[in-house]
Amino acid sequence: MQAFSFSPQLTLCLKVLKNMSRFTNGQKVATLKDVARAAAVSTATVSRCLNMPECVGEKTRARVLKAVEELSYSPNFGAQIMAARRTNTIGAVIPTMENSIFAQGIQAFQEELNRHGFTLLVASSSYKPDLEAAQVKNLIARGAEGLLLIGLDRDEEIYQFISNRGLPLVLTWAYEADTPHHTIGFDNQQAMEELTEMVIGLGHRRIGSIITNTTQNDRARARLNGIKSAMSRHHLTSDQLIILETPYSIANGAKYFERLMQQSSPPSVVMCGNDVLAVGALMKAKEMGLRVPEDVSITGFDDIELAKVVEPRLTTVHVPHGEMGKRAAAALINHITASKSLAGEQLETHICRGATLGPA
Amino acid sequence: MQAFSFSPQLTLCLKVLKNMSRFTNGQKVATLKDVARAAAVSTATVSRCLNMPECVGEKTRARVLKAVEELSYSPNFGAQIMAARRTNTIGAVIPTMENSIFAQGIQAFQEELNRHGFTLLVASSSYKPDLEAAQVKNLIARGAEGLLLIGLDRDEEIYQFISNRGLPLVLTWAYEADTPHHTIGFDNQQAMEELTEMVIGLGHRRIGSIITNTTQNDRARARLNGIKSAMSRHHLTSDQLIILETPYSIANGAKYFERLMQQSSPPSVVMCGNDVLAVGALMKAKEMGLRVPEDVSITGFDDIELAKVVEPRLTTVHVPHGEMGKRAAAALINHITASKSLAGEQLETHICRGATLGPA
DNA sequence: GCAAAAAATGTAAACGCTTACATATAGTGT
DNA sequence: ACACTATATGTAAGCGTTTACATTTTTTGC
Repeated sequence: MQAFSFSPQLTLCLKVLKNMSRFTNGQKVATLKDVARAAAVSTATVSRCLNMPECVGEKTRARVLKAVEELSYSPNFGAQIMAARRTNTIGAVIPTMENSIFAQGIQAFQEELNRHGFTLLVASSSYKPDLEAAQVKNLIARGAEGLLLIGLDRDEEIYQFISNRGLPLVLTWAYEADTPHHTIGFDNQQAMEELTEMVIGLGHRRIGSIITNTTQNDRARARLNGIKSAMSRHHLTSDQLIILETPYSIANGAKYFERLMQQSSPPSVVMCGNDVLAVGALMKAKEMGLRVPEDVSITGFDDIELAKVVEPRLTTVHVPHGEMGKRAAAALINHITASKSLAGEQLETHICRGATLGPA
Repeated sequence: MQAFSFSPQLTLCLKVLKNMSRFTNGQKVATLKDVARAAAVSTATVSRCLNMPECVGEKTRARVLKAVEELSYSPNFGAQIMAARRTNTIGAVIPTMENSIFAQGIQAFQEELNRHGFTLLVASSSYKPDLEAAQVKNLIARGAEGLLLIGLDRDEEIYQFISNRGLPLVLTWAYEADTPHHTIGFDNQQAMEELTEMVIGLGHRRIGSIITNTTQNDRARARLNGIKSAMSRHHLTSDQLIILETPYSIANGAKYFERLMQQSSPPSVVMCGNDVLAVGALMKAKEMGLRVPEDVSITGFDDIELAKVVEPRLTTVHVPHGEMGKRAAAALINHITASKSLAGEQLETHICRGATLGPA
């Protein structure tokens, strides 16, 4: 990347100097040994005092704790990992923190984890597979003893990596019965199928769909399949379904909704792969002067906060975010602390009928 | 907590057994040494191969990389921290992940950090001071080389702890000139003052305010002070301002809005401490059959996604989330890699006029 | 082809903690 | 007061990396 380059050896040297300077700020951080010296005990006692206080004498404990306080001591996590080989840490990689699709579930996951003394490390992949892989390795390197990932679609290589390391893995936001992995979630396809049944039942025949790219996203694919299978059950042909793929965002929802409605014969209902897109669509509908649901119906998926505050309230599929996070946490904890083997768990969704869906 | 307890020694023993079993799953993880053996080189070469590839021969490198791949090797972060004493990790503690107030800023922070090869570790404190302190220590123990915290209000003890460890600290979501800390953000008070000026200019004289508890939240306090100072400038007395304090949530916004409107002489405008509360208030207003802004005006703060999708669009204070995150990241990186000293930076806000604010 | 310089690799000493084991000290029943 | 047990503390050996320094191999200029 650089226009000219030094010899490797010189580069090395420069690197060293740089690091030196970074640590030549004179700061020296207190270690166990320092605390031990200050409290006039051995390092073992200090360690015990911190990790199993009931095993150390009362007076000694007081002395040690005082030294800890005074020296602003905080254990070096790296050293702890190495010596104790346990971290009480769980890692999770979610596609995005930006919109709140995953926030609620992750919050519940974290709370349950904390209740059992585990810490959650969260990383986000921006929906990029290679970034996800990197983040997984990062979390593992940081001592994660278990992992939570979203959905099923990813390189076999990552699965292999995780299994090679012997780490428990839970997949969520999806449920699939016949997979070697442990999925704790709901059936995306079936949920969308039910919603589509309702839509068709209301007389809609021409359906537009705005959804995330389905090639690398099993949830989106399942949801789309749900639409398709309900349609074919009602003998609706594929030319009655117009599919537009785009990344999740309100802006994209708006953009593609407009595109959908500018068609020569626009759909009577727009089924979005998720609430964020649906809200975008709804905003644009208002902007275009279309009445919802009189002129066009709109549906979402996920039932996030956003869906509840728009007017009219969105018709969407309610997902048990909190329960899902909690169950995932419990499964991981049980595996780690009680060697219980992991198992998939299917949770139920239900349609949340808002006023954005009306008869055709 | 347990009904009966074992002797310390026995407890110890049980603990050990438990840990054993946890690691007696037979899994052995490949180490540097294993890779070195497999590639028939020394551990030093493997390490160099991974960290400074240009310093090692091409053929050797290929051989090592192959072994790394085959063994699913991933460096042990703990050992790395210890040996290299650098982690390229920055820690951030935010009050909550639940609603999206901080999401956008943190996302930008993370992206800027990643562009420079740093990793972000995020933890959330649920607005609880002691949890924040614990999370700070946790992040430091995990090797954070710099920290981002929200706002200024916290125990001196934490500041002392961080400074004792010699870590750079940036405070954000607020800007204050005369503080020993480095704040990169905006002037909450001034922003709210401007908004209040506008409100008063529209003829409002009776103001209701729903805001987070101000005793432990400097941003909320500053915002409230903004309202007060604008009011006193216009000779409005304190009995014209009704303040209700509550944690942030849509539900609470709704609840306290109702309470406010049930007063004998309800305010003509409700100024909320943040968009989440404001959206809750707006929903409740509709539910109560009140027209906004004809019957009552509502304002928010932050200009998050939620504010943009409700109808009518919220009048709020736009905050430069992305810019703030980016600047904070840049400041920290400059300090760490180039020893540039930290400095506060003030960013500008502006009022985003939506249709929820009208004349009294 | 040769000495000298450059590049590639190896050796081994930290890094800060936990914990098995050894030892010292206090508590018990006789 | 005694042997014995239970409790409290100390000693020292790792844990898996990085990196200064030493050594070997390759390249270079003549």
